[in-house]
Amino acid sequence: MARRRKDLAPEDLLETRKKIVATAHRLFMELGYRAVSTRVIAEACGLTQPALYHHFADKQELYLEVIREILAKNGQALERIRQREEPLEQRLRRAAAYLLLHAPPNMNIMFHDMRHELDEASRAAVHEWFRQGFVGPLASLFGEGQREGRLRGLEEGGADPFSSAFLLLSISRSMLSTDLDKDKTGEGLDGQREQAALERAALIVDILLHGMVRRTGENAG
Amino acid sequence: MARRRKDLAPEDLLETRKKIVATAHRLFMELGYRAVSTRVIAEACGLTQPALYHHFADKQELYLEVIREILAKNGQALERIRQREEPLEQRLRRAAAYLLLHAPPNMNIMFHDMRHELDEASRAAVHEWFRQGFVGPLASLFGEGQREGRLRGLEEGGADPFSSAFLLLSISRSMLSTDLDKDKTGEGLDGQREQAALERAALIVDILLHGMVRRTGENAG
DNA sequence: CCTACCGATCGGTAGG
DNA sequence: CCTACCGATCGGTAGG
Repeated sequence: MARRRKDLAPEDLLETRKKIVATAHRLFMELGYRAVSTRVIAEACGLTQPALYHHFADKQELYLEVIREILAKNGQALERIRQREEPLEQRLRRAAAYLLLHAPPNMNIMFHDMRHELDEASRAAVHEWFRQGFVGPLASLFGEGQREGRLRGLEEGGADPFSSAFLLLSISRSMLSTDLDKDKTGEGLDGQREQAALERAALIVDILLHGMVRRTGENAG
Repeated sequence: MARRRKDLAPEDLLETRKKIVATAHRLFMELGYRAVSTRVIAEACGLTQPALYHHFADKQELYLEVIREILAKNGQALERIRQREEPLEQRLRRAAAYLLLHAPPNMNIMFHDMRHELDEASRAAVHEWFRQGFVGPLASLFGEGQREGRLRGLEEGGADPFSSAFLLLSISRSMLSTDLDKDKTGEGLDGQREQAALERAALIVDILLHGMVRRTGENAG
């Protein structure tokens, strides 16, 4: 016979928690911390607002869980790309394509919320997740390129690996446009989105590595 | 004898309005639209909250005035840089330095607020101010470079002038760091800030034009 | 997991 | 330009 609501199994509790996190993820990333009320989150999950406080101590803790999940997932994917046995430029293209498709489209909102809505301890934690988990793999790629002499080092007018990683991140975000938008979630369009992202990524990496200046003579390509 | 409060001169009205706009400018750009209450703005001006509604119909209209002023001022400065009789690269460096020092440090917050807090008509207006007034002069610089054959055109793997302008904008914002922060407003430090911005701008434009790849042979710098 | 409720704060209005 | 006030909404708690 069906379980009464009172004695929920632990799996159901976990299911509810996952649903809350997924819903909060979607809303926080689209609208920002302040613009998303706990009531809206709860109702989108089929719950009343006080029920959220059974799973999370407060709104900030739910937000932190969302951020942690995003940064961990992105960081792991970028680390897998870094470890591929492919030329540096190809891995950079894959990383850029991944960022176009899967990174939070409005990462600056995330930073803004971190700065103004989190207490000092949480802010420090997120900063560490971001720097190590997320930017780390990208910075390693650029560091590798510099050590192998492919990329300009600091003494040759280049940027340090972390700044380079930020640069790739910013450029990718600035090159996001509607044709890569997640909302166009038609089944067969996923392949098209990925194809478009790969082409965009190739352009981004080409400009980042070789610049906008027109090449004359042997360097043209 | 002193004027009674009841019959304020038009100049005083204008002064108060200017003060409101300047205060709102500072707060909106730092904290975003929603996070700044009309009460906080009013009290920072030495007024009560309902007094704001004598100068602006509602909060959104005040926000629009702030945005309009920022984009117009930035756009005019960039247009003056574009018209200078200097090599393209030098003008790009000046533009990047200007963006580092004077552009809204959190332009993505501005975009986010536009998207989610303004009605359709206002959003369209701001979009036009941004595209024509602000990005226009930058795009013209890149268009000039492409016409003169200095920069890669679309058919050579380059980006169109507007995308190029966005790129310069994003890179400049991603290269903002604390040593260029406006809050360090010590008198004699203004020169240092400008010097630091010019150096940063040179690095930005160098990477944007020539890329991160290490040059071997005659192209080395 | 719910109902019922708290104090605080929001943007905006009435009326002078 | 002020005092006084409105309805709506916020994050969070009490108690079951």
